Amino acid sequence: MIANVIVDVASQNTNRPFDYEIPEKFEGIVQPGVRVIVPFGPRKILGYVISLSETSSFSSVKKITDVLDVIPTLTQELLHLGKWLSNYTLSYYISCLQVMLPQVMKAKYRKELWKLSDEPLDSALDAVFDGRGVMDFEEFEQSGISYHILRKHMNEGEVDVHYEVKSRETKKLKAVVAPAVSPIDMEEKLEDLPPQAKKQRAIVEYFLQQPEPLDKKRLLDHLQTTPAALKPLVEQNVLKEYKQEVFRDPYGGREFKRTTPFTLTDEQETAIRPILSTIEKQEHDVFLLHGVTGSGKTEVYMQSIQQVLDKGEEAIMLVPEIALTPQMVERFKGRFGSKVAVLHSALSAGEKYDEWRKIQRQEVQVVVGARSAIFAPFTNLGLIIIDEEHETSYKQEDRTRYHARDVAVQRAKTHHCPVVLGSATPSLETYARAAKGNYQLLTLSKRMNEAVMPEVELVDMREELHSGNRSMFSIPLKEKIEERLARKEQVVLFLNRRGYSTFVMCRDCGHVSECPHCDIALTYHKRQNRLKCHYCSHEEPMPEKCPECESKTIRYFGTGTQKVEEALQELIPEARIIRMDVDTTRRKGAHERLLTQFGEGKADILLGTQMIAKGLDFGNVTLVGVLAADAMLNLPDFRASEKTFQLLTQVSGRAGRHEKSGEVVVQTYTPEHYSIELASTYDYEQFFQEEMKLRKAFRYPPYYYLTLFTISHPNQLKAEEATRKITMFMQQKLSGQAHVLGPTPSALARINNRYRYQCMVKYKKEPEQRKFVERILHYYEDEMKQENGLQITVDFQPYQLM
DNA sequence: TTGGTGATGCAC
DNA sequence: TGCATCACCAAA
Repeated sequence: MIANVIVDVASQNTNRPFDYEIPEKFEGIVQPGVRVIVPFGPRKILGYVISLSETSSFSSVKKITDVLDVIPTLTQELLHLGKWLSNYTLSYYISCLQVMLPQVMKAKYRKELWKLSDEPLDSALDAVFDGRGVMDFEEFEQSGISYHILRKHMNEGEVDVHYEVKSRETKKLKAVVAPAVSPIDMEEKLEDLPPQAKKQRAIVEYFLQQPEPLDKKRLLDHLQTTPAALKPLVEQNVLKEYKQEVFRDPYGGREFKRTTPFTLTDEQETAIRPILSTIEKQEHDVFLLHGVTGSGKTEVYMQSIQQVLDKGEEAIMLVPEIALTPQMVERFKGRFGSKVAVLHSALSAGEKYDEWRKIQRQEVQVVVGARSAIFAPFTNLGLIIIDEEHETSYKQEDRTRYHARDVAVQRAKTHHCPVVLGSATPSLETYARAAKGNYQLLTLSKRMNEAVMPEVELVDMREELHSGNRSMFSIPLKEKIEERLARKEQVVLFLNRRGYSTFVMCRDCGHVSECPHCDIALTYHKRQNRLKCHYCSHEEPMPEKCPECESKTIRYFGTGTQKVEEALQELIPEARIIRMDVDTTRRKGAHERLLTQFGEGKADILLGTQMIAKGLDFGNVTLVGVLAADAMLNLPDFRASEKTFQLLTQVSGRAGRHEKSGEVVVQTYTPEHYSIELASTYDYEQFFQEEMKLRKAFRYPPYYYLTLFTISHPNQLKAEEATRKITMFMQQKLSGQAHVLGPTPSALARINNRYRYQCMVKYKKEPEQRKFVERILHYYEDEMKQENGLQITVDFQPYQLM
């Protein structure tokens, strides 16, 4: 039998299966999806068996060296999905297979030098061996001994270079103690024990009562003793001690309050019915659950999942990374108990691996996780849910540039099951599809418990400035914060850190310099003191005064959380503030700890970035402040308005979720901007209409699809030249309907001393496009291999345009 | 991607 | 001529 193997070498020439003979001892074990170690050239590497065949067209096949799995790591479905993913993202098959698995399952390679004879070698070499038989090859390289000497010894058969493939997987073990002899022998032993050996007696007595193996630590704790008492018993073979694998449980030792399904409101009932019937009929369909914040989307998800579980099938629920708050986990663990696995980036590599294996062993039926959880190795998927569907974290922005939504639909098609996309502020793409009838639209327009959306007050910061307030806190916001402090209520203050010092605005009239061709804020380039558009090649000098009102207060913008915290403390000295940003939450568990503190009322104000915009549910929060609503609005991104609207809506949803009603203060320099104005009245529909007009006029999604080439090279001219060629090639090959823009310097014009240029394709339908892109990549293959050569990345449907 | 191979160039 | 470095190519 022959195994067709995808090897762990990401390159153009190896992006196809290699044939290996299956040695007799591995017959029946080697099957599609199993990881194997195979000889490849002079070394040994990891590979994935994708299929078996009777014969090979290749004349001299080598044998599989070793097999790493008993159960296949990848299911047949995931192998196919990987193939699809590699076509869809134009990346190597091996990269796609790796992206579906936990990090620890990637191989670790070691190159070693082995000494084979006892004879003395070259004295310098012997000195490095220092009496050992094996050393890391790196040690040899660092010793500076010439390869000549090595070669000579190798020819003599005295040393050899050895390649090791190691799995990074580590299994956590715990010590277990169990009786090694029969109860009768134990009783005998008990009598033999000297009377002063009280602790030993206690241990033996314990096992006489209950002979089951027991965790060593628990045994010692239970009997209030130490390993010293256990040791003689093990040595005399009365008891035995051995290691047993335990699954790391990130939520171990925690009690989750069981919850039962709520009675659905009429609206929820109407929304869930089509989902349930699709699950029942085993059909594929995509639903958009459009529900205002606090409308009980989660309950609809959970009851849909329940239906899937009742049928004996499994469900995946994706949530954005930052929304995977303990509160969310609690709700799922509370409802589904041990049927749930949780996968997100805050888990350690080992924890992720163990959660993943729970899925693989079919020990759980529900996965709640971030983007990559979409690859959960379930075999009977009955439902996929993507919560906060509009979140950009569902798009992977490196190597295998996939969108979890697309993968979800792909998997759901194979499993004949529905996909539910949920959001209070759906992405325009999704809402447009729902409006066209491609997706089924389900709406929840009312908050639960008859709560109303909090009142939003827009504060015009230009007026604040005119009245002499130069601080970042408006008078109304300051007053309202003080009011809450007096009432012992809590405040959430939100600051966008994105958009730091990049856009230019007039502090007097709010005028923002925009590109005349793109309706996008210009980016300020400090070095040349010029404004540039990041989509087309437009640029202009940084204005001395506002072109609109001639004021001289025009300048670039940006503020960090730390500065805000200091200013706030100065403004309201008695306030107890918790700051949450990348700096304060870097440490493991810090995120959760800070939130718990806030929840327990140990602080009055929670100040933070994006990460506090989602999922928080604290009843005592009655005021939410947005410090700079414009910050995001002026990013060089055609989705800037959409993101602003989404963010303001999400943040507003944090206030007044329970009995106490909430209030929101939004500070802005452009209160008249449609995305800010419409967010303040929670008018999604109107916002959608407005934004769609612009998208249409400027040929952006959902009217057009985008393909973004980013080309970089240490030499600016080279980068630009290659981009120009690519642009021209695409222009030539694509139909007249496509718009090919470029070459344009990237918004991040230089990273790591590489100059970056872009080419953007806007198109409606170009079925041949991938072929042309492949030709480009093939054409530049050689130049891309060089270390300091060209680098070309292609992103189909990019989210990150920088 | 890695490592062996043959070509090339430099110092003696 | 000997040795180091480099570009190239194959990997089952």
